[in-house]
Amino acid sequence: MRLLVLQYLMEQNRALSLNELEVLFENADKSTIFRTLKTFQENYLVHRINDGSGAIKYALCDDDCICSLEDNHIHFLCTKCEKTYCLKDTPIATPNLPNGFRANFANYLIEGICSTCT
Amino acid sequence: MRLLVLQYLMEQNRALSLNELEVLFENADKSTIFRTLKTFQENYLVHRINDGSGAIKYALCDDDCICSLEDNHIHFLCTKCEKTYCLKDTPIATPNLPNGFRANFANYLIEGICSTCT
DNA sequence: TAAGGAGTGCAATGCCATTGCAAAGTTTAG
DNA sequence: CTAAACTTTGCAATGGCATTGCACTCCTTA
Repeated sequence: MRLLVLQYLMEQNRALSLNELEVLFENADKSTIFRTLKTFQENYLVHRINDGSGAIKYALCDDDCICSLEDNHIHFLCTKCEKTYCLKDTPIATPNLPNGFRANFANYLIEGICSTCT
Repeated sequence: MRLLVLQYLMEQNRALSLNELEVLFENADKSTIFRTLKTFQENYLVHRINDGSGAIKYALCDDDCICSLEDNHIHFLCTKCEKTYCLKDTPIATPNLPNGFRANFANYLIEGICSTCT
């Protein structure tokens, strides 16, 4: 199962929800896939993205992703097809924070219409 | 109820969850507060913030907030006290998107430790 | 070949958002 | 003043998604 999920994630360039994977691997149970993704997270293979769609999305980490501020790319949620893209070529600078605020993690999410849904 | 909630929101400079308001106004029902906030949203008084904490947060809109890209300030979630701040003095530019991608809404969330929890 | 560990499925739980329905309160027209 | 119409509220139920306990199966290894 882990191999199948990992392979599928590698073939995609976007973030997938647990439910999408459930539908895809219909012979496997929800909880199996959940635990698969959990294992991946614990081993820094995937990171979670909360795109506000109600379902958490999972995407493969980059080689240099440490799942923190360093992994500072934008996620784009298409409100039409509900797909979430990792816009790794569109970096965004970490802004200066007010006094006393310390950042550990950042998540820049943009909602709109993706190129295939236009 | 609407007046009470609105007044309380105006006194805060941060985003509150439904649950926080429930606890605060314990004589009012969950659903009443929920519908109050829903009404506020429909009339562009508050906007919703998904800070990944599991609970949606609600914050008063600025006068010029049209609850879209224009309302492009950063939200800061303190992972210690779980409070969400609107960093209106820390604007962030909307980046250029790849070809064919059109943005309607943006949400920049930073997690870390706030100034009072440091 | 038996024992231990890993992976899986099922069912249950929990949390939060949301809604149907009826009761209570408020406004308005006569 | 009063009844009808509308609004607001509370309670209980529903639904979606994440998560977990438990038992069963499968695989590895001594």
